[in-house]
Amino acid sequence: MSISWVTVGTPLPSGPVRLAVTDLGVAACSFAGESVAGVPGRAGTPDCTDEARARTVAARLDEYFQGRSRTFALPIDWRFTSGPHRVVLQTLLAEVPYGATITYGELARRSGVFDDLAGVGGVAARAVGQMMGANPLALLVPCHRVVAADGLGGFGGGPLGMEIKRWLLTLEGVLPATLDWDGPDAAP
DNA sequence: GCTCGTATAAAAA
DNA sequence: TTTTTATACGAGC
Repeated sequence: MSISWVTVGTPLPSGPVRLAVTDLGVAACSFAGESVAGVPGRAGTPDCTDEARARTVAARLDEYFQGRSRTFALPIDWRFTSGPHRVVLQTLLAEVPYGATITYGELARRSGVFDDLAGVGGVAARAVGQMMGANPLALLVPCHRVVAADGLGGFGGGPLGMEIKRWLLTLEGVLPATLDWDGPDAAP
């Protein structure tokens, strides 16, 4: 088993993304060329040696970013998630389709992982937010569709992360396009 | 190991 | 409307 890193150009404000691809599917994703915590192989790792696999991943992402595809249709390697974390991510993937959003609290409830805490205010919501932030599968699992109860919520990666989230939500039609929104055709 | 900072939400003032 | 308070998890020391 080996991990291959594939760099895929995107119209995102962050530029290209790097994805970790294994025999089982896509295992991780990083935005600004940064490494993903807990995932072997850093940003300096040579790119994928399996060109066929790399092409497939790149093509799928491209279709999504161009708006031609509503899903990535890529297998996901869940090895870097575990326990409740994995359950929440899989719930999100299963329950939230393209163009829809869910709040942190609602996702927590549906995942069933935080049943014991369900009645206690936003406790579970924070845990979910934390999991999203630690999620190595950003993009593959639609973390950007998870929003706060009264607004957009946040996103990892600082200000740049917010740009990415806003961009993705606009792409999916969740947010109205803004004047500075250039659409998928902008950028390299 | 221990401490600190979060991508929240709801109740109270 | 603003403030306060619970929770789990990962990173850093």
